[in-house]
Amino acid sequence: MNRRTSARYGGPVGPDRDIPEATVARLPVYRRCLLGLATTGEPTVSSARLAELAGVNAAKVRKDLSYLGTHGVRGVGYDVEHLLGEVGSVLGLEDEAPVVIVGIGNLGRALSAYAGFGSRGFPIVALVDASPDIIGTVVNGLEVGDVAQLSKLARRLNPTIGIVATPAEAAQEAVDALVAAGVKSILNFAPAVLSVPADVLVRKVDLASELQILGYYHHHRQSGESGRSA
Amino acid sequence: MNRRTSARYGGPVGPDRDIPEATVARLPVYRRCLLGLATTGEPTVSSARLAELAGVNAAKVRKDLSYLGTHGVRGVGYDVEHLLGEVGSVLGLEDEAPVVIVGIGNLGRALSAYAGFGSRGFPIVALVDASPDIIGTVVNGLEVGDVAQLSKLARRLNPTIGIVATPAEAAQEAVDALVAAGVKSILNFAPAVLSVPADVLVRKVDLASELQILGYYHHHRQSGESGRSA
DNA sequence: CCCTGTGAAGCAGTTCACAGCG
DNA sequence: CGCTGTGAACTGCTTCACAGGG
Repeated sequence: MNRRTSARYGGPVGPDRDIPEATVARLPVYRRCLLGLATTGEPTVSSARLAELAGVNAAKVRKDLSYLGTHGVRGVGYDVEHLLGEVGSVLGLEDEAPVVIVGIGNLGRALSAYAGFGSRGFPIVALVDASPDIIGTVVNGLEVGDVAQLSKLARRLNPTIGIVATPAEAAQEAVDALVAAGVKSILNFAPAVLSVPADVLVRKVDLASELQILGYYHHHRQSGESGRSA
Repeated sequence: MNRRTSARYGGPVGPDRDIPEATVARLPVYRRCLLGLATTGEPTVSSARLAELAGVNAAKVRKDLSYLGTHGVRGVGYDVEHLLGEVGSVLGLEDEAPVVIVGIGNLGRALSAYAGFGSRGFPIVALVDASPDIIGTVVNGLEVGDVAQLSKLARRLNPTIGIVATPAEAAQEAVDALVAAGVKSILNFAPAVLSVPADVLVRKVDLASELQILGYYHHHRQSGESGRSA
């Protein structure tokens, strides 16, 4: 319940208190569902309907939304537009978060063509690599920079998010360069455990692990999993 | 909810009982660390050392490994090679799990060049797409097939894992085709919630959500996160 | 003694169930 | 009277702390 419950923040009390990690992880999914509802012009949505769209259960939706301090209307549901605004604001989507990608191999290239699409607000402002063969080439309209110059680049472009798409061996160097450049939020695609200072947050996307986890459940197939998955 | 805790399986008692989901998700990470130790020739490893490499704490390592029925040696640690074997066997890595990728855009192409590399055991046996422009082209040595022919292809190649790398709009179709082809383990990269029968397991990798989650913690930076992350 | 294996305590997240409001 | 908001129960995971073996 407490994420450092002491919580001595003297600033003005924001619209939201402290939101459980599991809830934060679901907000982007709710947001996507709400965007769909907004385009089809639905004015309101019940927790049951949103739960169905998001692939979770209704109690969870209600509890999650209650952390936002949002108020649905009893007997009716939630106002789609208003809720979209709330969720976006809690996620900090009103200001853009520029992204720099380190490692312009196959994956880095694909990400540079891909990332930020479904969500917007995450413009890719720089691509860097360590290989002289790649530095200087143009990928998706951006010239690939030298990772050694990242701090300099960062002073100009102010990226807030770094994506590590290097091979495992280079991942720690990549993240060190990002940290040195002042990037405090990192998404790591390399199959490696990274060390960072306490004020830097790393999330990982680990393809090899995902395949092995699927392999485990395939191999041990004995009971059905959820009837609906995300 | 319970993963069938009753656990009355009359078959021969395997080397492993029922392993918590959270533990399963960490096994591939331990495995990777163990592979590193094996190549540097370390004969044994303590829970503390393995914990450090894997970015978790030692008690967790010991508890996780205890589910495998593995026995470390008190005062010494775990035998690296033996443990590697155990983990691999629990994950079902002794038999290969052929992979089919649906959706050969930027991401699908990158994955076809990338997947299975760090882990082996996951050969990519087929690429399929819905677009006539892409069907018939050769990508990474494989000719792209028609998703409409997936079931036929599957009879020949017997893929056990499907990767969905289509745009969101096409993802449900893609997964339906996979299910029709008998694929029961699916990794979804599309930003969409998928419906599948109860005996099919879907895991998702959601780039847009990951960026938004990072954005949340960036925006609400007030307390440090873990000093070491994975 | 060092390091494992594990009961027991503690904590986070989920689900239930229902009071209460529009 | 439908649907939200939420206390309370419950489940599963993590962490602690220590007994006990090599």
